[in-house]
Amino acid sequence: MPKIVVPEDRRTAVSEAVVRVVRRGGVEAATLGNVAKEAGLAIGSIRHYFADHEAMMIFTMDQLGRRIGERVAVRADRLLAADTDRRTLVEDLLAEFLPLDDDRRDEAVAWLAFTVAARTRPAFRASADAQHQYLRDLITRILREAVALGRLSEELDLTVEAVRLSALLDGLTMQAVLYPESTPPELLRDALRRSLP
Amino acid sequence: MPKIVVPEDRRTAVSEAVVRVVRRGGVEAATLGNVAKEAGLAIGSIRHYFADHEAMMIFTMDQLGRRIGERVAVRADRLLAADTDRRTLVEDLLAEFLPLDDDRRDEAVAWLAFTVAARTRPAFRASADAQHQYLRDLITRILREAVALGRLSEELDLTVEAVRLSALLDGLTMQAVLYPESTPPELLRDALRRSLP
DNA sequence: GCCTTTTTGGCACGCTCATGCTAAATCCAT
DNA sequence: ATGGATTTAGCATGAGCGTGCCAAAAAGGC
Repeated sequence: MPKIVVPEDRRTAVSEAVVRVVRRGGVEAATLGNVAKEAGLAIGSIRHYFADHEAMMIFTMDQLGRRIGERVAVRADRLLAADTDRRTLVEDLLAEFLPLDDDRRDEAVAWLAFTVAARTRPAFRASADAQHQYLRDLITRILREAVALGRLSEELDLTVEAVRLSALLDGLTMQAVLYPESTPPELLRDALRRSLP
Repeated sequence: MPKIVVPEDRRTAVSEAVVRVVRRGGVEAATLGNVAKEAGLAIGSIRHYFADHEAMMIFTMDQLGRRIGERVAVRADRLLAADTDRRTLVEDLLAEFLPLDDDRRDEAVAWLAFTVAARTRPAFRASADAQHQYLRDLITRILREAVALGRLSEELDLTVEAVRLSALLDGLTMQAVLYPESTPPELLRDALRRSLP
């Protein structure tokens, strides 16, 4: 019997290299050559694990979205079983989407590049749309719960409110990514706190 | 004497073609060939008016920023000489940044593509930074004036407030550009209105 | 130590792009 | 009409990309 390897691990390693390259030079820099160099592999190796350049990019985007989603899911679970101050938890939950540390900033940079590219690249649309829908739904669910608990006025238009908050998160992320010097993490957090209903 | 032509007009026409191409296919689609086809010109003609592909792109971005700035300036003047309801004017002013109609949506699509590209393309940075600074400064100025008029609490942290509002505008624009089906103009306007201090 | 599979490396092709250079076409005041 | 600059068009070049194809290399259970 031959070598026994988990291809998924390899693919993951490659996709992490893709993220680093995209972070540094944008999606158009994620050529097979650049990614191979970044991953310390040969082009041939990457091609062995991905049918296509496009497949590599899609896999990377999916995994990026999944990683972000999982991190938020942890907080969301804690929110459901909330015995402590609920407002802080909501803030923490939404803050999880913000690039408050270097790791999340790197993710956000890549994610922004991918989602913007998704506008004109059909292959990226599914991931982008799913992530966007997930965020809006999550916010809506939290708000609805808050209304049910009498913490929020019933007059509030939840649709508008969800758009408002998700747009705020997107905008803060965008500014943190594009103009990090004038948008330090504390400012992000303050702006978020000031915007909660 | 030979032909007398205003080169600026030609350059402007070309840059409008660039915007249309970018809107349709992203910055990477703005090749000389595509732009020439879109403008109804030959590649040679474009190259006669721009030293470089990069020069063409920079000119386009600058002009795009200028066009947006001018449109806002008109509203800003009206705000300074405000005899009518000031709150509506502020809302209108900020709404001018939102892609509420097709023209502005097209501009916003191209602008988003350019600013994101600016993160990794030094040549685009100047324009992107200038526009971003302009927006934050404008919002800060308006808020400061509102405080002076006693319409806003002096306790308000104007820095946070300006970041919050500019991020909201960016986020709303981004969602309108990337997910237009789930972000109609009325929703944009409602979200903005709900967020004014 | 061998054998089959996995993994890696390399070559060649076709495509697209920006660009340098040159020649043709266009145009208008004279 | 025509001259001389503007404007357009075309060709050649070189770089970078993804990909098809094939062969070398490694790797571990038998």
